[in-house]
Amino acid sequence: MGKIVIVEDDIFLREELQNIFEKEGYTVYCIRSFDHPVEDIIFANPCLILLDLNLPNYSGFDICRALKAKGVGPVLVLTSRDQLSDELHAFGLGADDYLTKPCHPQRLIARVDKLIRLYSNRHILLDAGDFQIDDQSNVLYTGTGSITLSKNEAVMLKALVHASPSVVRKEELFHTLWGSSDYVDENILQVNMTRLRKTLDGIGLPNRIKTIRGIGYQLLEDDSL
Amino acid sequence: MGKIVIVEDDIFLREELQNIFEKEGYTVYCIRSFDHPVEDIIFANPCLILLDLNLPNYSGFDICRALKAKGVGPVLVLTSRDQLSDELHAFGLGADDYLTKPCHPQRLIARVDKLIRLYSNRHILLDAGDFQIDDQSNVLYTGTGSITLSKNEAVMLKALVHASPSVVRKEELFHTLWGSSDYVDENILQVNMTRLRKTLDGIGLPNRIKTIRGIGYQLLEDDSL
DNA sequence: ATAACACTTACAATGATTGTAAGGTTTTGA
DNA sequence: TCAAAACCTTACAATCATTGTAAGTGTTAT
Repeated sequence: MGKIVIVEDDIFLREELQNIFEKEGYTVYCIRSFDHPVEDIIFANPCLILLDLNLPNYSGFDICRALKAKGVGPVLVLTSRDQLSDELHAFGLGADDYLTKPCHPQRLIARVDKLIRLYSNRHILLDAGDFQIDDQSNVLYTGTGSITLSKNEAVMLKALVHASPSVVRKEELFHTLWGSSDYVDENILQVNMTRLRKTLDGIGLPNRIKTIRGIGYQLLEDDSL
Repeated sequence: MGKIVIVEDDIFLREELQNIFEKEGYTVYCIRSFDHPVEDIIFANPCLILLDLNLPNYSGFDICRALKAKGVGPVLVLTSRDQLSDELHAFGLGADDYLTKPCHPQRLIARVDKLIRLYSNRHILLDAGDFQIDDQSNVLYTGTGSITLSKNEAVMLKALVHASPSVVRKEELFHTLWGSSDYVDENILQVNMTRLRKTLDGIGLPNRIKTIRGIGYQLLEDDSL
């Protein structure tokens, strides 16, 4: 399941929160605001950060701002400060929810679940400028529409987008598709490349894959500009 | 900028809310809970719905569920009910935030802005509270993971979520799957329903489709609460 | 011109999805 | 309580999209 980081100095509350979320099935990391709280949190790569504002060494606001600037998220602020100004400040820094202590566990869980779901459903889109690929569902989006790529098509196109504007070598492609990198069956790569090119053609993306003779393939930018 | 729909029967509060959000630059539509609140909201296609729970003709909970099932969102519930059970129920139906009246305008604005930002740039997700379906890619998301549904599974589940909490009649389902509504092959519906139930089981969503004998099927809420 | 490299096409194999058929289980009402 | 109706489940067959194979055609560099 998910990993939650709790930033809280009060030891009793920390234990309590840890218990609550471990019972829910989350993995819980507790961080006290010592040397490098932000770096530690980023390293833990959690699916949610539960952040107290009243910390001894650091300002919770600063941590919140730093986390959001790094694109880590979501951040739920749980604090005893019930001033509206604090709440607005936190939201202004990018906090995603703000709850005041004492807070009923079920309310906390409901909001944590909601936030995690909201964030996790944001798909990772590989962006190639005039088209995007959803990394999970292999749906290809253009300005005018979308189609679902087959597995092989998706693997190849994602490799090309990923390497762009560099060239993807034939051995690499063969390896990511069929495992063994030592032996390369030229033909099956070519067949699958033809198929990918044909589907790209079909949705208004013609001539986007260039053959680098003897080496591999390369994704080209839209040449209509 | 964005368009906000306010569902609120108290005329004074409605005017006040409208003023607040128009000053913020939003276009505001006010809807009173008359004949077809859900249809009216969908037609308006807003970037956020501000929903009161205490409405004369309709239950705010029902409207919330219907909106989330249609993929309209986000929904912020603003209500005078301060019971935790109400809040949890609202979250269970897919509400995205829950504020109790009286509420300071700035707090409201902060949370509305936050929700709109969270929701922008996302796919259309049909929200059933504890799971979501990406309408385009037929990927089903739960708190713990995601799977891609087959075409038939997706069509049926989307119809159920869409109609929730109403019953989907067998003829309707048959029609959306196989075209002709006059003739209904009971068996093939049942087989596909079994398969859908089995896949839902497999990802931790058991017993969510109820058979309404002689009529059709109905999506149930998570009964673990 | 020719040899290496790349492309295309038709066809076969595969695997996931869907449909069929038959028999089992549950519910309803006399 | 029993029988009929409604519903569920299972195994198997058909279908369809995807992928692999084989053979032949085109292109490029020297």
